[in-house]
Amino acid sequence: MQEFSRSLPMMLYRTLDAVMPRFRQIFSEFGLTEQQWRVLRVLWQHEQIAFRELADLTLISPPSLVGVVDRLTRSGLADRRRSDTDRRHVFVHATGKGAALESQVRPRVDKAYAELRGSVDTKTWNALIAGLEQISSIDEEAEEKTASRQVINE
Amino acid sequence: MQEFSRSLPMMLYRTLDAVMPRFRQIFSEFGLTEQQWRVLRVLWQHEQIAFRELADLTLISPPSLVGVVDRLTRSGLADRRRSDTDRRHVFVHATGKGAALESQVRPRVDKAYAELRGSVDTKTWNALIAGLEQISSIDEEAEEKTASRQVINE
DNA sequence: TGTTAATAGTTAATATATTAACTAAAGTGA
DNA sequence: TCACTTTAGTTAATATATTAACTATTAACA
Repeated sequence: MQEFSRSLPMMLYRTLDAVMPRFRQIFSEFGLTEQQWRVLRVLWQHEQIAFRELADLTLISPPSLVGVVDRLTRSGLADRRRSDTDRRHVFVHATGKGAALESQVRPRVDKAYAELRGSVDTKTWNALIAGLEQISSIDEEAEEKTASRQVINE
Repeated sequence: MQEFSRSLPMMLYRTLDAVMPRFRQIFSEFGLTEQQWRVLRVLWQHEQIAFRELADLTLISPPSLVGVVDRLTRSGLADRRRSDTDRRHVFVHATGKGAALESQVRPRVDKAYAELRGSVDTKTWNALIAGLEQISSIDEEAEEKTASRQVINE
């Protein structure tokens, strides 16, 4: 069983299981889910962003992102805007309330992240990130059409 | 944004997104989901296994595992057995049909895994696995009560 | 031994993930 | 300009994930 237990996918899931609870704990204190946090995290750095680009940056598939944005909208933290030049496009942006959350949540999350980072020696950490980088880009050729998708900005 | 995009959690998710599709493709050819595969993968090596241990080995939480085992049961691939000594315990085991799947699916999955493994140099791969191992065991102290949970075998 | 605390699995409620199908809006070329 | 193809976002159907109850059984102990 050792073999299966130590396979790359299982190690990745195990690592996420070990790392994420501390962050989710913080998110929940602000009534946010992990995905909602990811969306806000991106919105805080873009006046507005194309729906598809938001999906790419948050690693949330479009079908899932629809619901996440819906719930953020209901909570009054984000909103949608239809593009005027191409009505197929949708832009998402944080509301004042959503933007205001940044100063509350980010310090907590950044601190937790720093603690996590500090619990591992730099050499191991860098090797880990480099390895993840390399494997996640293996299929980059196949993904290139996605990457080359036009970036909308109006 | 680079910082967020390259954070450990995002790198872990990105890597899973890059690695899992090839396996899910195979699973789907046999009408299996990723979680169902994980359960079968464990059942193939245990005549029967305690529900909780199955949850630990597959990294599927008990509430989720209930549904996975339900569906495997409906498909005729697995089944439940109540413990006679302690009727709170449940054992899960693969049916003949479920066991027969191993010779069909595993070769395909093992081959795909070997290809994945072969696409990265050994040094990088080992460093990656070691890093994941280290980080996933950071909270091992807190998890120890879980690890020490009694292993049932009747 | 009756009562209370602890366990194992399950159910509930809500949010996501994944794949396929659909709708509206552009883009294309005859 | 009309039929055909693409594209962007959304909906649908089904399977999971996550946290908080709940139920059936045991274990503990006065």
